[in-house]
Amino acid sequence: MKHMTQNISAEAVQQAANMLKCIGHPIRLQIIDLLDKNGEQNVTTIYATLGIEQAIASQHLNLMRDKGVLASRRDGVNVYYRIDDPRVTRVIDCIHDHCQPKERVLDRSTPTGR
Amino acid sequence: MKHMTQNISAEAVQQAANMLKCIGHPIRLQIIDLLDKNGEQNVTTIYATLGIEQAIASQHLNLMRDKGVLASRRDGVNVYYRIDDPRVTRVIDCIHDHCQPKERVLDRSTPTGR
DNA sequence: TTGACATATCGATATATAGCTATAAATTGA
DNA sequence: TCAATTTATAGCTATATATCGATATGTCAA
Repeated sequence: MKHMTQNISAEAVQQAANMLKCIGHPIRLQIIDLLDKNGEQNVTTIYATLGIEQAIASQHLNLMRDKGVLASRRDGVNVYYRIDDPRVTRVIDCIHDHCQPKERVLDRSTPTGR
Repeated sequence: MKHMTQNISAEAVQQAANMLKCIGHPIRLQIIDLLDKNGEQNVTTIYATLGIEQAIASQHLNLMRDKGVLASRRDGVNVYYRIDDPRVTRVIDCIHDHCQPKERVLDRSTPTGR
């Protein structure tokens, strides 16, 4: 049923968990989605597109850069961010391909007729 | 370069972020990895395999069940947990397939010869 | 019903994270 | 140099999260 069952190393687990945790935030996920779709963007475009405060955007962007998820490039007064971790691109594409919102969400109180 | 650029809904973003955040923890990721490879397991097997405290395992298991990531089934004195969110399976498999640890890790101080 | 085992929960504490406001720093053009 | 624009950071508060030890709960068999 499973192809290969090579045990995941402690280091690999840590790295993967860190990456997942990093993208497991709605604002950061939206930023990544934006960059994945449209390529590198500067901070103003990002915070204006998402409708959030500049400082918030900057903080999340810096966080993701520190974690190695994003990279940045300055062009004059603008700083352009881009996805720098191919694993992130893979996971995002995976989510787009397979991860429609679940029909049955976190509330189990209402029986769905099963 | 991208196949389809359908905008991700606010709800979808929230759900995806919640799921990613939930699996973005080393212990929880290891539990999911174990269940993905070997199918449902009881709590004792899980905490013994990972070498963690019983209470810690139980807490993470309950957390993931509350978030809809895992489901559980009691058989006598044992409680068996299994992955209940197909999106999680997809992401984990994606990580296995594509996400070897990065060669160049979070330290940028040492140039890698590029 | 009691004991043994498996699992869940509680209470306390420590640490991490998110968001806000204000302000600093960098860059460019006038 | 000054003003305007863009981006980053500091200080703060509130909240969430992780872990630990102890204990409670559930289940079964004797």
